[in-house]
This record gives sequence, C-alpha cells and structure tokens, in this order.
Amino acid sequence: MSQGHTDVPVEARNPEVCTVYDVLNRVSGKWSIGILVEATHGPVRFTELERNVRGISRRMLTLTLRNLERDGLLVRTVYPTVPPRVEYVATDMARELYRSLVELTGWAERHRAAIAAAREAYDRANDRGEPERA
Amino acid sequence: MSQGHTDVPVEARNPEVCTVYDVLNRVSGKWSIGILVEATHGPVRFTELERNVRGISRRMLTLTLRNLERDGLLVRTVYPTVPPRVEYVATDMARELYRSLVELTGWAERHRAAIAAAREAYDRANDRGEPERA
DNA sequence: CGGTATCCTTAACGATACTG
DNA sequence: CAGTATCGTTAAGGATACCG
Repeated sequence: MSQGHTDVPVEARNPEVCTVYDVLNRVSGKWSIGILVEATHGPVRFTELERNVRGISRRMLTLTLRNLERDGLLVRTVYPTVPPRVEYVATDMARELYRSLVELTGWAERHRAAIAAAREAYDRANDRGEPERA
Repeated sequence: MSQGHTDVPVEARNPEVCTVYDVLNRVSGKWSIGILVEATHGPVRFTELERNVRGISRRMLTLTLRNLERDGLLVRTVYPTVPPRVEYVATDMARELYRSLVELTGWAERHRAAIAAAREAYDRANDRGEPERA
C-alpha cells in the first residue's frame, strides 16, 4: 500500500479538520442557521422566531437558542416587564460567521445544478427501484 | 423594529438559508469532512481511508463515500485487478468547497478562545450541577 | 410571553460477521 | 481489498401539556 505515509491520524495531520468539524457542529442542526440569520437582522423575540423560523417546535427553538447563546453567538436580553420580553441578537462573532456562511451559499448556488445532475446520474446508474426522494 | 416586519417566512425572505442549510447537510455528518480532506490531498483507497480517518466504522465509511459520490464531490475509480483496487478522489467542485471550509476554519480559529470563554461563562452563570461535558 | 418537562419517533451511528 | 447485511445503541428532533 502507500508505504511512505506517516501513521499519524488525520486529525493530527490536519488540524483544520477538527476545527472545521467543530464549527460545523456548532452550526449544524436543523435550526441554528435560520435562527442565526434572523438574529443577524436585528434583535428578535422568542415568539417572533417561533413564527419566522417555520416549522420549528418550541422545544427545539429553546434548545437551539440556548446552545447559540452558550457559544457566544447570541445575546439574550430580558426586559423585566409583564408580560416578559426577551430579545435575542447576534454577536459580532456570529455576524462574522454569517459572512463565511454566505460564502458557502455562493458555492452551493454555483454548483446547485451540477449537484442535481450528479445525483440524477448516480441514481440512474445505480437504479434499482430507488423511489422518489426529496 | 418588530412591528413593521413582513409576514413572509424566513425561507422565502432569505433564500440563502435554504441554500446554506443544503450545503451544510451535504457536509455535516460525523465523517464527511475527514474523508473530503483526505480525498482532496489525492486519490485514496478504501483501506487507507479506514486507517486515516480514525474511528470511522466500515459501514459509515461506505455510506459517507456513497453520499459524497452521489453529490458529485468524489469520484470513485475501480481498477479491475485482484485483489480489487478502488480509489476515491475529490472533484474540482469539492476542492472549491474545501476552500470555503478553510474559510470557516479561519473563523473557528480566530474565535476559538472567545467561544471557550463564552461557554465557561455561560456554564458558570447557569451552574446547576451540570457535570463535565466533552 | 417565554419558556420547561415529558413522552415518543426517527435517523444517525457503531460493531462486526460475511462475501466476491 | 472493498465492500454488504444485520444487528443494536444513541442522539436529534417533534408534539404538546403545563407553568411563572
């Protein structure tokens, strides 16, 4: 096999892997990005998020908000009124991340057609009844 | 600035959300990036990947490879020798993606300390017995 | 209004025996 | 060597009742 190659694991050889994996973990999850985008546009309330991030459940909204806050991507502000008012807003760090995500968007848009074509080709080539897929 | 906001859902207002979510889905998953990195460095064999991407199981290696291939990020080449030789290599599209991921790495590295601090602060502030977490 | 607590379903992942 | 098949486990997410 490839004789000359070192035995050191990929994570050691490519520290970027861990790092990028790390940030991906932070932002992966079905809802993080939607919330991040909303909170990047300006302070937003819990109920607003519940409405604007379509399809999210209360539970996941809370969980995702807590995680983003914990990572320093969101700031949560409570106004002690009745009824309570809570606002979430993206931090500078998160806005910077947002810009990198826009980069990714660019990639996705540039290659959207190619990816679709690749999938079709793959599915056609391997066609065993594989029914429709979203 | 809450009241004046439109009623159109976040996906409609921010098409980037869907797109970036899409690409994230493609690259999320515990192993995609590790494999992608390896295959970006040059053609790599199944067994090499199994060794170099530490901790991956055979099953996940196969599944992830198939998905990446299906999306047109990897090309699989079979050399009909005995024993068989199969090589995977990243496509140009994948290499471009890789560069965007490196961008993300930059973000992660720049803010690594801030994130760690945010977490500590958060955990300290909310400390109810929450035991150690990786 | 802004959450928690609880229960349930699904999808991702891990281990490993077997095979052309 | 490069997989597939089958099993079991864990984690992510969904629904929703309840609460300060």
